[in-house]
Amino acid sequence: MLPFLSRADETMNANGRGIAQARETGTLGKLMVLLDLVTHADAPLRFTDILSLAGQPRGTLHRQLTHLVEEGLLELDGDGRYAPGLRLLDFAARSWARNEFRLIAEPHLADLQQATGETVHLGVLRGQSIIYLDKVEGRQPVRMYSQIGNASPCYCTGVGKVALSLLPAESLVDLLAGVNFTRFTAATHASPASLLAEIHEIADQGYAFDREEHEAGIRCVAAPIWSEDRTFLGGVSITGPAYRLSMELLAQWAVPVRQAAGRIMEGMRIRLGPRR
Amino acid sequence: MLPFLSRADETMNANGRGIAQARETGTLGKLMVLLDLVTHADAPLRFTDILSLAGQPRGTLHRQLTHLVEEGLLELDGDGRYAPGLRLLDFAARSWARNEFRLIAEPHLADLQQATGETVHLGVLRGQSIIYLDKVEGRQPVRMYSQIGNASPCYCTGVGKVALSLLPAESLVDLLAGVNFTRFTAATHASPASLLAEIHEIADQGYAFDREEHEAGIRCVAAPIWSEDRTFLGGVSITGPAYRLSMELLAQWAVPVRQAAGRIMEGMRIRLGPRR
DNA sequence: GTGAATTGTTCCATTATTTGGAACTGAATT
DNA sequence: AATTCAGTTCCAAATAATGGAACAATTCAC
Repeated sequence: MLPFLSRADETMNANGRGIAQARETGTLGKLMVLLDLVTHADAPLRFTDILSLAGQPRGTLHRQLTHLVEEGLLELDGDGRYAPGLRLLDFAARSWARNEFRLIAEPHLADLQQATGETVHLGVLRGQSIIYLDKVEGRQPVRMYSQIGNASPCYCTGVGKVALSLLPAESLVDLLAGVNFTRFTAATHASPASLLAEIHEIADQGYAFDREEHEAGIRCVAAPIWSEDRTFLGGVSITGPAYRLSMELLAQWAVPVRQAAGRIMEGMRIRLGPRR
Repeated sequence: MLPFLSRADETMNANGRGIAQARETGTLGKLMVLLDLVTHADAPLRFTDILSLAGQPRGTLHRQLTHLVEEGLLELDGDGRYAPGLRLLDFAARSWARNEFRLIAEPHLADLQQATGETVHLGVLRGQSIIYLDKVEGRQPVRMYSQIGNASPCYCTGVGKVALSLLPAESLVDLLAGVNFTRFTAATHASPASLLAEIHEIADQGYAFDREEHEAGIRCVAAPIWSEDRTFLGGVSITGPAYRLSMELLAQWAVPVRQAAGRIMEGMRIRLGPRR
């Protein structure tokens, strides 16, 4: 297994809940915070652990957890440890299998993988995170869920940066205001200032690199996919180890990546155009 | 792609929501019903579609859907169509990656796949459904989420039947009372009566076959995994096309399948035993 | 292009659910 | 046996959800 596939999730915790638009009020909102807590934990949590993390009164928390367990969103084992519920898998399997964007992109991702021999990703922006919707790899059978579904920061990934480059100025400012700039490697942007400079450049050239910014030794080149009104829909990227992907090679691959993105856009227009 | 991998999900709809313990009351319960409706639909639903399916007052439904969208559990596109939200993928990726049972079973599933050359599954019982937690396949790269996370009926799958065979009599009766016996093939049990007879046999011999009961042309042999007190934890199975897997071969494979199940039980005892 | 029908959204007094402090049980520790 | 800690239950008060009706915005028919 290549090193970048076994990427540990600890880095993910820095995200907090960067996916939802943050609505921690209302019955559902509060329950989702709990679900986030448990799913983001490195190990199953005891009642008391959650109590200290959630800062809710004991009685309240207990009932909330009971409800989540009753719905299959959490599971409570015999030792009183709460883990994510498997019903989530069923939901996810369905949302993935029927996702129109992914279905349209799929053949083009496969073509791009064939052309370059490296790993290809499809990602979308949700909140401040990039969620990988699909991944096409060459050699080894993919350990599913290994990357798909994972949320990564937008400020240090290729897909993330092309996403930001298409955002209207004010949305960009709003989004970055909520980002916690964790320094994953020496190359990670440490502040909005340096990031913004690169974003403008990316907006001009139409593609972005990840120069080992999220993980040492891993590079990528990404291109955006947008709708008629230039709204960002998602991004395609080619990812691989730095020893194999020189910056020169990556720069050459900007062309096929953008072509693949273009074909996906074409597919979206054919499929969705008439209805809009 | 082998035919049984592209199994369409229409059959799944017969399940209804067979996963949760049915708690359609309470704020969360009502919202989960909606989430189920949308995720089980064959295509994205409009507001009015959901209105007729959910049988809620317009105002109420509208607010509920708004909340689900705000939390990222549903997505509303420009055409007013509701689709499952991608935040579910993030939740699922985490619950899968850290699932202890799956992590313990993984190497033994791989061994079994190597030994037989056929597809190996790991499934657990949730409500009246079997949820596939893992899948190890030989040749082609697995299209992830293709089977993993999918819920299948318990009365016509190998893993499902070994699950039932370990249930205490009354639990079994309760569970079957809620099952809607859909006839998928000519071999599918059409009533609890014939199923119960086979269940007793399975309890005695310690393994179960699926004789093309869920899908024509697909057979499997499965063995149960249980904890110290003989509680069913999950099942391992070898699945493949009937033309390659004669019933004789399948009967021989009952041995390695049970061995794999045994090794997983051993792993569970080592990992979890001390803590209990 | 106008009017009618359908679809989607907002409002607010009523109703139902959640809240959270406190009291309670049970197990582990000293 | 006494004490602490983890987990559960209870119920008046606070909060959020409900749903009917009025209001917009589309779509459709003519």
